[in-house]
Amino acid sequence: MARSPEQLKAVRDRARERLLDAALTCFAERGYASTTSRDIAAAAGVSLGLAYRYFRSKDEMMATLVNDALAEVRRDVADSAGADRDPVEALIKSAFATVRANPRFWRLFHQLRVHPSGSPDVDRIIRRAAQAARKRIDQLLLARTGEVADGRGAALFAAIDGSAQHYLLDPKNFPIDAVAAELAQRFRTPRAIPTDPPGTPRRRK
Amino acid sequence: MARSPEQLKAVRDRARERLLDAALTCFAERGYASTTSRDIAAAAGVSLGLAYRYFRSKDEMMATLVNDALAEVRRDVADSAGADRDPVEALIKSAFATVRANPRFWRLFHQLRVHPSGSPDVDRIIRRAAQAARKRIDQLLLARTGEVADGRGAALFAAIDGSAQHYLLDPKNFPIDAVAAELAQRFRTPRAIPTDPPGTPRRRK
DNA sequence: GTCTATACATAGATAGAC
DNA sequence: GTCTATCTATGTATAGAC
Repeated sequence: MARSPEQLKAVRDRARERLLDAALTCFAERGYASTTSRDIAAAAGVSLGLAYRYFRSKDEMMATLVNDALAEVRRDVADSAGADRDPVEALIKSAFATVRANPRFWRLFHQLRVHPSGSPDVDRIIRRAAQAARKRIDQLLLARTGEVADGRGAALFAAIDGSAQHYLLDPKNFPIDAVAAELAQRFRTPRAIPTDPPGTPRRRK
Repeated sequence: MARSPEQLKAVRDRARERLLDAALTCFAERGYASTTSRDIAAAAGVSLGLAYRYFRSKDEMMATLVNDALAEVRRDVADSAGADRDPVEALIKSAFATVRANPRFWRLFHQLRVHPSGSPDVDRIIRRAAQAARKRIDQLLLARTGEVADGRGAALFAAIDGSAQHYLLDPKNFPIDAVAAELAQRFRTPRAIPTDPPGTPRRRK
């Protein structure tokens, strides 16, 4: 029975999607360099030759996959904007929600930050995304306080990023909700924290 | 002119040391899998054949190198123990000092946590070291407060680790001292932080 | 569209001369 | 101790049959 053009496209896309999905799994688990194109093809359940009909190189698989995943993340972030809770808390919650929703991608993202892939395309995208996140945090803090303490944005970003990474390393055992609460509380308001706990003897600067 | 046994040993060790040093640089920069044994030999200024006279495999280079570096870190940690400042602040300072003193190793360490090398020897060492760090933080908090809030140790560890990683990614631009101060202040004393800033309307749990 | 077979390069590791 | 030359396996990518 002859297939309509739409059906043909659907079949093709299914193989393509499976390849991208398999690539994401392999890259996230073993790393880009340690993943062979045969690994990916096998994980997707297709032949090596077919993989190279859809993508010209391993590198192109990665670039495609990163682009797609990042576009999805941006959609999610846009959707969750405008929450009327405490903005720092909202930021932390939404960051952790994204990580929870797509652990494989974030493992890969993290890997790419530490070891640039060599593809200028991919590497630029990653750098930009990290910069954008950092900038968003600074703006949020600035809007809240009117002034920016030097290390505050950097510390908050690092704390969120570090927590996300520890979660990804061992999702079962990392108390992500409790950590979110801790961070939200400790970073909530600038300058509202007593420098010393009650009872601590004062020391000169 | 004939060399004494001591002199011969010194020459041998020099080549060996250079190889380990070159391996650390390459692994930290490009990652274990992307580094070839030829890269390492070239960086050390010796032939490939000689590299394999000192180490049986690329894997053994890594294991040796990680063991040596970690032993040094442990010595440093032991030396800096017993500081009489605020213990959380002392912890943060000593962690950042270690990272500053040996950025290449910590890059490698971080890489190995995310992507185990496959060598059971190396991987066990890395896991243990991370667990030990986490445990040390929990004990420190416990001694200070008598009770452990669920996410506190995890959050502090993640914040320190995340900051170290951000510093390693871009040492010139990361304000590590300001971040240390921020973290020390925010994590200093449990339960001394007002839940809401002044003027924030109360909300129900 | 999908497969098998294969070309070609590079990597890890060894042999053997000096 | 140090090098060059080489073996062997594996990895990326392509050719061509079905």
